[in-house]
Amino acid sequence: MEETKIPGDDKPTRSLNFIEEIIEEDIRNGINEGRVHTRFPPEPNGYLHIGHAKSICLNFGLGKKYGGKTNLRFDDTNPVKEDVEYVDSIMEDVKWLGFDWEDRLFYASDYFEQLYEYARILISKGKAYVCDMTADEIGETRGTPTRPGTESIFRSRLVEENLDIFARMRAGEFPDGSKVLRAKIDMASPNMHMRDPVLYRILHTTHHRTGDRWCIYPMYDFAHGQSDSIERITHSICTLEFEVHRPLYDWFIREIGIYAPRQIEFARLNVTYTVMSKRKLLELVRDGNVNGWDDPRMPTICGLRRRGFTPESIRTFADTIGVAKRDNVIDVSLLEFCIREDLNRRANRLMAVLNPVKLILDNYPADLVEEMEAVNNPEDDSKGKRMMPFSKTLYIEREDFMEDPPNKFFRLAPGREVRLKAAYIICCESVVKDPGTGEITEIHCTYDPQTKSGMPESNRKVKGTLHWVSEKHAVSAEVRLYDRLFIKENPDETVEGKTYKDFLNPDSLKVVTAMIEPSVNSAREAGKFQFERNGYFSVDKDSTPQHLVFNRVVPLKDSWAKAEKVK
RNA sequence: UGACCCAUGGUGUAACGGUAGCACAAGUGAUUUUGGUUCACUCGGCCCAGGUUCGAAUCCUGGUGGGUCAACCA
Repeated sequence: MEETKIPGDDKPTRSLNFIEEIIEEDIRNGINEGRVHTRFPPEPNGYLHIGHAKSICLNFGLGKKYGGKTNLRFDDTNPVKEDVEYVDSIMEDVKWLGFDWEDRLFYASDYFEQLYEYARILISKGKAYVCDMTADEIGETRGTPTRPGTESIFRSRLVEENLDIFARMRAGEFPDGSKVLRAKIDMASPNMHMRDPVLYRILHTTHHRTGDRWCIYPMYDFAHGQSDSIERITHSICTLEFEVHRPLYDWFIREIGIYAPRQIEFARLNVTYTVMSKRKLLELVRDGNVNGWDDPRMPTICGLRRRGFTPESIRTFADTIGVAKRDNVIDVSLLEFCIREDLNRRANRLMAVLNPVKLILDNYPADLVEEMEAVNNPEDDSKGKRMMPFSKTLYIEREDFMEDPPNKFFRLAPGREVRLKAAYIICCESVVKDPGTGEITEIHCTYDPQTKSGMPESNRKVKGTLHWVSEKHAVSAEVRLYDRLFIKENPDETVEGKTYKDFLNPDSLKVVTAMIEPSVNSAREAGKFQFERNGYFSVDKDSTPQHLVFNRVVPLKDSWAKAEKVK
């Protein structure tokens, strides 16, 4: 069949975001000979989270889109906070997300020698000086946003003396905090970052890569732009809070006289009910509020991975949220939509009863076992079918039965007919209760032998379809139900002296023992499933053949809850 | 009471001086051996006031609101 072409309809439908517009304009203007080179520059002081995923997708995406390159660079200029553990996890997470920096793995610490030379250039030009003031004194003399600062008495130090002291700082002659190298710019600038910012501080700390070779370390502002320049990055994309740093970024490049990349800022990602601060996430891990960085409740890449998110779904999410300069809070339901959409296509269905109650078919032969055929994925025929053992005694979901059902309830109730998915239509005859607690212990039904799935009679309309497992064939498994919300609302630490931890959801994790159809044993490697009518689940890394463990990735869209709300 | 940035449905994001569109969310209906999926439909928006223009979400001015900046963190 041939599709009719609508004139003008073949133009790219996706419009450009503002960064792409800048890049395309640069290309049109012949800047950098049309070259596009980006970088993802994390500091290895924590694990990557969903917010970084936006930046990763953006930077690598742009590199790919414009036939350019993207570097991975560790911004490791503060040995106090950084560690190889984080370096390793970051590389793993970027790879898992599906991006490849090829042979372009760099570290700001690779450039320490070059950066030191750049600093000497500034000193020689009279644009930098060694200052002996304490951190407090520097802070006090910096002024405030509305009041100019005052110049350091060391500002007039001679070039030769500066060069000499700077060399001795490097040689380790001075203790931590005793001296810093500062740029000589303008203590009255309305931009605080231009008020003689610190370039180098003394830190007698072992660096995770350079060891004890250095005891002076460059500050972010002095390292980042120059690192971009060394790598000949064309577009240095960062988040909005660095906007006020841009004049300084450009100042260093200009004064040193080196290749000039262009810094572009975008709004960082925020997600409702989600903590997105490295510092706070670190606290949660350190204080034991979660079981590590990869706890499935964490918004870290490894947490999402362990929970069962796919890299595709995260990339789709990043594409969908777009890029702009206004502050934003993305509704977590969009993330959930992306993973549901992906998993609906790829996850095989499985009968799993999370809260079992016994159902006995009074008219079914006691020793008979039938094999029922069930499709693995109604969205994808190629996923094939499987057989499920069916017998007299079954488990169904306790919530699928009500003695005294409300109007909109169309599952099992006394005297009502319901379909057992892929099996028979049954009718509820009676219930047995525990005389003590009054809890229902057995539901007795009769089945209609003419309604086995596939028979003509099975086409009969019944209101509800239940999932089930055979009592003697079912496999038990530990199922971890992670709630939709880990944080009850967006935490605001300024409220009534509360900390964000007061907003942690105490019910964020529930553990139950579920009964699952036996085919789970052979299909476990598949990794991800939809538990019929409950949600998408992934096999946890704690899982063993003897002890199955599942995480709930995300619940199914719950229309039953909506129906309940209406009434 | 400084500098810089931002302002489009509930949430995001388009429109580049010429019909305000898309996605999520929400609602209605149809299909369905998952109250899932799918399909159709509905709801709902240009911060305010001036100005330029035949015509402004778009350009200009002024308000208003929000954000960022005062680590020897990044």
